Amino acid sequence: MHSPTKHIAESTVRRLSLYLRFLEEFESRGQTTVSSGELARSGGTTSAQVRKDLSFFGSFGKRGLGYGVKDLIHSIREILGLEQPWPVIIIGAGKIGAALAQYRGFTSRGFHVVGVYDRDPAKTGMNLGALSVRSDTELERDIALHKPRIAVLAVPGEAAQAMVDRVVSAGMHAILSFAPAPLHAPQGVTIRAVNMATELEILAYSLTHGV
Amino acid sequence: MHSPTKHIAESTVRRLSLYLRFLEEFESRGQTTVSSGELARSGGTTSAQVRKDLSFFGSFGKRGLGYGVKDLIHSIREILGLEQPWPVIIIGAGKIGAALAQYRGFTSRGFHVVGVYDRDPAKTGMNLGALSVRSDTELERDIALHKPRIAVLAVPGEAAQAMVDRVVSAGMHAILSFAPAPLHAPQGVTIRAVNMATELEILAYSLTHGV
DNA sequence: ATCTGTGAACCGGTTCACAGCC
DNA sequence: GGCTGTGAACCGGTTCACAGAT
Repeated sequence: MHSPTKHIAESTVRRLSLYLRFLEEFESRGQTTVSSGELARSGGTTSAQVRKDLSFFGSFGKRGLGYGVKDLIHSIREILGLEQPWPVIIIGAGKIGAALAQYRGFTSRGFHVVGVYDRDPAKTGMNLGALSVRSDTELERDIALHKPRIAVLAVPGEAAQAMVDRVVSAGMHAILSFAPAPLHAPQGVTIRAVNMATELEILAYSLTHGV
Repeated sequence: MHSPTKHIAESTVRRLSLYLRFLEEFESRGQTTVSSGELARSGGTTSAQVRKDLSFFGSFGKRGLGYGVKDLIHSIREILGLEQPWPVIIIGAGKIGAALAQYRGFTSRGFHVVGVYDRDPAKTGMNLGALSVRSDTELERDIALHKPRIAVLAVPGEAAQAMVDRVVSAGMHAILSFAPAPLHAPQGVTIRAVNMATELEILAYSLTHGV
């Protein structure tokens, strides 16, 4: 089954997400069965890694045969929690926030943007696809009302920690931040931060030091 | 000095980038000296980790005193390769590409966007800040001419691998991809991929499995 | 006394290798 | 024969603990 007793490494979860993509590709090509080796080759890992990753959550394959593509897709979606929809709010309607609000990759996996907020009155009312930007003063009320599960932060670095505190005390437990600032949240709240400057700096390092 | 003999873990480089941010903050507050403990507290690590990270590249501190803020900033910038400017091109002028092209966080650290490209003729000529979108047919010529060092990919998943191949054979060695597709490149080329769907899926997992 | 620099111990994620099933 | 599932070995990043410098 898919309730691991042990703690699961983030890298494992990340790979599951990757496997899922390949499985969907295999499915769209009509392939009904895959081996751990095939999945490994697509994803740039090893077959043992694939088997180990899956074995944390149960036995999904058949020895001598491999994994059923359809079944494994379903199992991984269940493990990741993707069999249910995830309402998402975006906070900050600047360039990045506006782009994210209209990003199709979100919706395709069950993530629905249900609200976009900004503190700048000049931006509220602005249309982004089907949504219009709301004032950040509505945030607490809307969170209580619509119970979004994930907040995406696209606010300036200086405003980020204060906004984390706000959405956390409004009851949210998962935050994806694009703000260029390190953030802290209480136990029980998961924050993931994507820092584009850091990504570029890692590239600069690799260029500077030869590969 | 700052030419490590051993291989350096990516996590180390990522932390150096983080330390740099804090050091700049300390500097702007007029602080002249920091201990590994102070840096650790800001960055959510341990003092031993900070010292170990720095020691890969040399001895920058004074026993009993700590590190000189200014000196350490300089040293880390040198280690990361940030003492020189890094010309960057952005490929794909959709929502994400356009947002990135105007993202201020890039320029502040020596990364200069010198070109934005799209294959859609409707987009070429469009103004993004100081730049206007160019046709992707100019790509090879421009790369040969201006020698950008980093390519940021903001193209659809299906187009991503082909574009990687193009910029690699045009001579580029570092790519930051926002395309939702796993990419492969030959030895000697560094690719970093930011996949927003995966980030959300990791959050969905953590919400599903309780922290 | 304080804080750095670093070998040694530790820990956890990855890889190996093989038993078990088709 | 082919491929999964998994304990054991391995490896590398983190933490510990202490010697050395101020």
